[in-house]
Amino acid sequence: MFINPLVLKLEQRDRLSDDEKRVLEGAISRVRVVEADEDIVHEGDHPSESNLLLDGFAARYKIFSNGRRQITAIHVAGDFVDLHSFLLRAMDHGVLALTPCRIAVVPHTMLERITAEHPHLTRLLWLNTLIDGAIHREWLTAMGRLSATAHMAHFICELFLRLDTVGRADGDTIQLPLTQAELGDTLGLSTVHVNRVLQELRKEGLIRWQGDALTILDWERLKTVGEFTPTYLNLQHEHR
Amino acid sequence: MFINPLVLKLEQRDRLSDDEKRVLEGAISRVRVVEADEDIVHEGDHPSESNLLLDGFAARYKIFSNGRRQITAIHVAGDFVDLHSFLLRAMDHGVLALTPCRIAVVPHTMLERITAEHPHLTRLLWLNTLIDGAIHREWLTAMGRLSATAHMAHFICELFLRLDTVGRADGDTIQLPLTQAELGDTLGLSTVHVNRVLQELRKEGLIRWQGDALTILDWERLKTVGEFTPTYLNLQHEHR
DNA sequence: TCCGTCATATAACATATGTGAGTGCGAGGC
DNA sequence: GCCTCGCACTCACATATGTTATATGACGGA
Repeated sequence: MFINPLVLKLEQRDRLSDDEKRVLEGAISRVRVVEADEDIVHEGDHPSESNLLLDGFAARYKIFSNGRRQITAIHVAGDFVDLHSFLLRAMDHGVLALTPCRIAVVPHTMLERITAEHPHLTRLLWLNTLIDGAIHREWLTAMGRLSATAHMAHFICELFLRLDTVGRADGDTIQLPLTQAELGDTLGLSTVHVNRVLQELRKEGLIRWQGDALTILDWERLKTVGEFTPTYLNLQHEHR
Repeated sequence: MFINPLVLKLEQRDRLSDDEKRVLEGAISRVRVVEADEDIVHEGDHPSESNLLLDGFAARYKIFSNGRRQITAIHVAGDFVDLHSFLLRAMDHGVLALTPCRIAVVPHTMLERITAEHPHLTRLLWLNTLIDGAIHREWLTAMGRLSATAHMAHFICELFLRLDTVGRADGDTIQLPLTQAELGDTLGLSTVHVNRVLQELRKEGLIRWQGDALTILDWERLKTVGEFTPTYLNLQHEHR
């Protein structure tokens, strides 16, 4: 019930038995709420539990001494924001709530038990972290080789698709509550340039972005501009 | 014997039992050699085995239609270059041999058996892919928020450390057989700018780079310039 | 021995993106 | 009803990095 978004996500990649769904449900020790602009996990922590996002938006980020910040991932409902801390132990980055977040807490002892008793479920959790990695690689190529405009288009395509697959798209519109400063920290741009790039995408008739509501006006051209192909999101249903 | 580099690497992160070492040894179906500039795995493949690098250098890369290329990872001895294909199934990028590579081949059926029978070993393999992810995140922040010079310094620090931990550093010198074009594709720079940046690091007395031999002349200042802290490489020995 | 190839190195010039400063608007607090 | 404050937006200007072209030397093949 609570963790529906995760089950939904995993079931797009492989079949889950009823038993496995029950185990996932049972792995949750409690549900908590984190306010916007608060850390869900701090850099340097050695957490003993992982956080599954039920609702809201979160970002993984690193901060430099001079205050510059880079966001390395945006998370939406159904994402495990720090599943990797189960094995990595020390958090090498922080996780920030961009909006109020409802979070299911999964103790690492439960994850350890799953790895001991449920190989198939273990592989699916592993898969989850592998998809994170695939997204990181895609972001790397976008940062390295796309223009700022193309990068932004690519980012918008990805977020739309990811929200759509967990049922959070309404037609061609999604709620994407990111400020332009946050977008800049995500794409590695200054806020000024983020603004320029958004103007351009709007002027070209590709998107509309009013408040948090982002509407894709021309999906085909947006994909072309962003050189976006969604294979890396691994949305195929396969036996894993 | 053959897979020593992997055992070496895993043992830096956690204790391996003799049984586990034996299982890892036995997972290898054969050893093959790939020539320089040949693909180890092609983008789009659905491999049924994964490749463990015993010797040589390899790169994961994506290519755009217009020929631009981005390298998303550099792999050295002891790295599993495509362990993720076990669960991701389709390769969303290619893996290229930068030098002649000696490779241990591990069938996915063996990996599946390990996940079924050896939970601790499974966690360590999972950990391996998580460290890949941590490196990706670090590269993202370096690309997004460091100057070209700092980025290069950071990259050099990382590669030195990674080679050192598998016994491939000779004092302050490593063999790093990357062309400036390949460096550009790795850091998201033009070859011209790669050259400028290397000149600068040399002029500052931070490195010497002659042929493949890269010597770090001033480790402290290089780390400072590259804002390098190695926590993300997870070199601590912990129970996982 | 000569020739093509590939990598490094430079130069002159073009441009995408950053910087610093400032405006205006809307939401929320008191 | 006024006052912040955050956020989107603009402008003028600075600069890091890309582009195109060329020179040079090392190397291997014919």
